[in-house]
Amino acid sequence: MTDKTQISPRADLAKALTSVKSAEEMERFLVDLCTPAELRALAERWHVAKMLDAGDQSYREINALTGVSTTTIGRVARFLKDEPHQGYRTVLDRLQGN
Amino acid sequence: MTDKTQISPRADLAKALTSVKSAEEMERFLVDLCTPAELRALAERWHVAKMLDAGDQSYREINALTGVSTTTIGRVARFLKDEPHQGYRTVLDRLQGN
DNA sequence: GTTAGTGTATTAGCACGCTAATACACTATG
DNA sequence: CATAGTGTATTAGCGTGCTAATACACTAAC
Repeated sequence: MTDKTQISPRADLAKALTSVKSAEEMERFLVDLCTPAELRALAERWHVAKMLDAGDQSYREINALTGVSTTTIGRVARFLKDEPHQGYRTVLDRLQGN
Repeated sequence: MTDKTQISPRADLAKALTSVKSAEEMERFLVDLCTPAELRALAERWHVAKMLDAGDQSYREINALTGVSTTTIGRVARFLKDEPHQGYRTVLDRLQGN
């Protein structure tokens, strides 16, 4: 019996990311893992998720403030509200002290 | 004086990711934050970083085993070895108990 | 010497995710 | 009623990152 169980590449990445102990270290890991454009896109999506969650602004207002298109805003909204994983939701709740 | 200091979108994302407490939750967050293709690409890069770090295989062998092109392998190698942030390095060291 | 293997660079072409612009159906407002 | 605003959908076009294929310079092995 091997003691190394096979996990998916995705789960393995999640494990690595979870091992990171500080925001500074996380940023350094992200800078190595992602291209500049990718990292910018991911950061923007997170920013949009937070704005949507705050609920103060319409898609067009968020677009005007951030430059992110309503298409992208709509996609983030869908994952925030409708998709089953609720990954955004969990993190938002924790960061807001819910 | 406002008590909300402005941080970069990138650092803010890093903070959110660092708040995640389990690999399962991290995977759920990633599934929401990234498109399927993006998540696959990131996971592959991490996998390649680990293989490069193990040092047992050449770029062409890694390519043959993973399907990742030598161009991408080269880029991961550069960030692992030469780029200043050393984000990959830090996480690899921690996961290997170094 | 030749050959094989290596890391690295380049190219063409594809898939992908973005944006701006536009449009639609619906709701709210006056 | 008309208008404004909303979320949502669609399109065209662009930038981006990938792959496969090819090539180069170098090293190692024989």
